[in-house]
Amino acid sequence: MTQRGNDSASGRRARGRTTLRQVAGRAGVSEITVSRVMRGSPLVAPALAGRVRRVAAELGYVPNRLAGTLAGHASTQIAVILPALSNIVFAEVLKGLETGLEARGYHPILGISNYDAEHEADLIRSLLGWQPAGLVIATAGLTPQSRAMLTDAALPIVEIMDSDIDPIDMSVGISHRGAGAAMARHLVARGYRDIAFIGHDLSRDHRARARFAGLRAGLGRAGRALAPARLRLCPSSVALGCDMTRQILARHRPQVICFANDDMAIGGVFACIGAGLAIPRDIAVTGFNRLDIGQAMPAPLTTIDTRRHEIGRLAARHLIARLEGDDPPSHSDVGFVVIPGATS
Amino acid sequence: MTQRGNDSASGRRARGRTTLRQVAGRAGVSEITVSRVMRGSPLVAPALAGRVRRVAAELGYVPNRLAGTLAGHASTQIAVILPALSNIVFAEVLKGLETGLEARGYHPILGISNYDAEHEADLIRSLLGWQPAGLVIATAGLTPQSRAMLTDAALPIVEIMDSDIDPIDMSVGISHRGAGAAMARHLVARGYRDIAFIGHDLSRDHRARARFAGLRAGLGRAGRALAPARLRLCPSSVALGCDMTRQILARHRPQVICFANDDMAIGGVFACIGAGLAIPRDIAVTGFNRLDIGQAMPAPLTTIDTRRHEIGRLAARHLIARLEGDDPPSHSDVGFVVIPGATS
DNA sequence: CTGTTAGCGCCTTCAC
DNA sequence: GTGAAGGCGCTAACAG
Repeated sequence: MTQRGNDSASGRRARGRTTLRQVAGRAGVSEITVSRVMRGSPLVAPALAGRVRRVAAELGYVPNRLAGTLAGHASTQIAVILPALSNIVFAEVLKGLETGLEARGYHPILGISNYDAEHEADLIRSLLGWQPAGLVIATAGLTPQSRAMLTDAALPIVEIMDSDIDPIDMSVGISHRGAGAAMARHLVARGYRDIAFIGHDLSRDHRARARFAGLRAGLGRAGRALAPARLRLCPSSVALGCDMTRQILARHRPQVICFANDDMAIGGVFACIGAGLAIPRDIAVTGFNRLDIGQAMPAPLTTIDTRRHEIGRLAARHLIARLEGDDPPSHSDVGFVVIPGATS
Repeated sequence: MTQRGNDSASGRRARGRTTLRQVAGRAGVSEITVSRVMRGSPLVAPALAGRVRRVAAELGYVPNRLAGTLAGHASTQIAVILPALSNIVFAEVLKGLETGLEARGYHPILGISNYDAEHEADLIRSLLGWQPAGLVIATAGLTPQSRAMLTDAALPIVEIMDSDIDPIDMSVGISHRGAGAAMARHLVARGYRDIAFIGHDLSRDHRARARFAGLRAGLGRAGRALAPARLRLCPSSVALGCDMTRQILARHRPQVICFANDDMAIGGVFACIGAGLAIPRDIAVTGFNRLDIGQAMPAPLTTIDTRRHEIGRLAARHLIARLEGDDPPSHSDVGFVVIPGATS
């Protein structure tokens, strides 16, 4: 007495949802025909297709993508792993990604690593379990284990944000070291000598660390020393930038303060204004990322545009290209842009 | 000559990935035993379980959640639909959500509606196809069709952000109308009379519209009229707030300018500073959301904290509670908080 | 053009 | 404790 079989129009539903079989039964055709109609196959007579579509709509049939993917081949889910979302930067990358994926019928499954490499490895494992068609990751520092899982998984992978890497498969980003160096050149060209650096916890954020290294090296090559960096072991924020700037200004006024990113720099600008300093007359300030707010300030922030929406867009595009059999470039540098602003 | 069957340790892999069968073959046990071990069933002898686990690890076996969900019952994917990500507000909600879900082994599948109700309906349809265990949505305005799909789907649903609704299943948010009214009371209490409003395209953002309505009604009840709103049909941004404020100031200086949100208000503050106005001495400014930047400004912004991380956290919690058979409240108002700031 | 058959990889139910 | 059979909902491959 198993209750399998053609319960057709009887109304029984697996897990409360209409199945292919029910639509087929009600329309008086076979399951495969319904399947073809739902996937827009041209192999079905238009009249029949119309009828099937009508029945499917009546029954509120929604194809089960789980079963479809298991039986067919390609999933349309894409695993996306980011280190954070508190910063608008990754939200914008994600926006670019989602737009690019959604437009082609793909859906992101999201994981946030919190800049924790171990957690990132767990995320990779669990998201791979969904058999995604591809994976996009802004790394928190791949563990050897993570790297092995990704290599073995044999699916298209785009490592985003940083182009100074040897990607497992593809990369889309900018050179963070190069961005630091570019900022150094900018400052050297303007003749600054007494240069300070304020940052957050760089031990977990390797891209910010690379920018810092690039900045220091760039200044060093030009014979300028960077004052010992002031770092605080917590996430970056406007308030932190403001607070640390006040501390520096309490004992000394450098010609320039470079901040790890725009959030911190905006806080720094507020602190300078609060201290009665005119920017850039009394002190110069630089950031990184080119947040809209920084550019809308009375004196637009000196910063570097990281073109993150473009990073998301391109990552989606290359991933899809690969999935469709094309051969996109394995390294894509979207190119950063130095924004002189009015604060240096 | 079909090549089905026990290819066991031979190394063939379905779709390039190790399967249960291979682990079973290599460990010399049946598939179901491996299945039990992987799911932590206590029905397997410890020694055997250990051996199976070792083999699974060696082979880099990652269970196929698609097959597992299809055969078993509950998916651990949660559909999440948001209207935007360009604004940090939704990124923070998403962060709260992801954290709450991930901690319990659930994963978000993301869709962005761009405040487009039709697109939202498409997203609902396609995400439901993945048979998610639940759905969290910050609505762009459910179409009747969307509403029908959600009702029929018979899965736990949390509508987030707004508590002034009659939820399909559960809601977590604040009263946007109430927030507007609260701001009105704040302004009335301070004796302001000449009050302007600057906003973005409210036709698509019904929550911003509700705040505006609440503000206007609140002022009306106190016998104060709101000057005709100035709206521009584009997304909100710092630059837009700045620009529109300049336009207003060019012809008239109201006592207060209320902005649709903090982004706009921050732009407004910049414009006021640029025009040489001291805040709040010459002009007052209010926003909405309590962005960190607004609070780090020399004069902290008058605004309303929408507790969005808490919204995400609670939404995840209630959804999971429902999935685990508990009975969470169907309405949760997390409560907004008026932040007086120093700009009014 | 339409249908039949045989699974996708796993889990439930029942035997052993 | 462990295993064998059958099926979740769908689709590829082949037959008609």
